[in-house]
Amino acid sequence: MPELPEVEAYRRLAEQSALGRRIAAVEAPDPWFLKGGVRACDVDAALVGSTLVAARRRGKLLLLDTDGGRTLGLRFGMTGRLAVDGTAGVDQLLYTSRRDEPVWDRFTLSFASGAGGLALASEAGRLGRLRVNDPRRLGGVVLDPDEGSLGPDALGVTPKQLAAALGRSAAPLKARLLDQARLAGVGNLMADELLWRAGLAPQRPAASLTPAEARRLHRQLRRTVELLIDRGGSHLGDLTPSRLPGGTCPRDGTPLARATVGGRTTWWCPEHQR
DNA sequence: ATTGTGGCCTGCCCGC
DNA sequence: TGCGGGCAGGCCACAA
Repeated sequence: MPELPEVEAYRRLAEQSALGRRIAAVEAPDPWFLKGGVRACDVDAALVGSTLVAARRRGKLLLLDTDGGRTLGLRFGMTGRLAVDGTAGVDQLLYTSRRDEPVWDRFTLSFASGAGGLALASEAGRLGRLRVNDPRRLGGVVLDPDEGSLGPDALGVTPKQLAAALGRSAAPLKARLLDQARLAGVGNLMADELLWRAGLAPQRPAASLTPAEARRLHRQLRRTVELLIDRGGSHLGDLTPSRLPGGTCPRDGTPLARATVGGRTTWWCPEHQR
């Protein structure tokens, strides 16, 4: 599902193929998908006529800046995909359909130029557009999102920032890693992969890590994020294929344990994750 | 403030 | 073959 690695792929796609293009029209057929009390006409007024000038990301939030000063924030939930013209941001997502149904296009920007131009857009299908296709409608669109409500991005987080994110909390380590206000970008699959690599049990109190364990966690966080960006998906870790009934630890063969931690289904190795 | 829970969304898959 | 129930998790509202 879209965690940091997928959204980074979306960001790169937008940066590569949507920057410099002028927004000619906005289609927002689903009011539910517009967050913060924003209406379709508000999005129209904010974006139409302006040009995309930057594609940024903070955690799982994609930020598209315009030369009009407004910023479009895109969230992808668990099943949201980004496509520009005919190109999808990622090959596939776990837990969602592989189909790309037009009715699942919850938000679309039509560009004035490029990829055939607006006049050809209807004939050329999806050219000249940036689309959010989301079967389950768990994503959403925000205007000028409050970036300060998110913690530091998990890609490039410093040991000090990670320590601050964990704080002196007695909450489970995994719950703290998933808390986007403290550390932005880690989702359920990446959290399990990361803790498996770091050899830390997900239900450990966040503040109980020794200095050596904290260093291990930081190193594995950086490595895991970079690895999954390279592989192109949060589900492409080494643990993921074993996260199912009967699954065993790829490292030592121990049957994996399963429980709900931090409100999410959690798989871990009871042997080497302590 | 901190932490946990439940609900929302809906496609898909399993078992009958 | 159709159908019902359970499942997936990001996010938010809400409660203790």
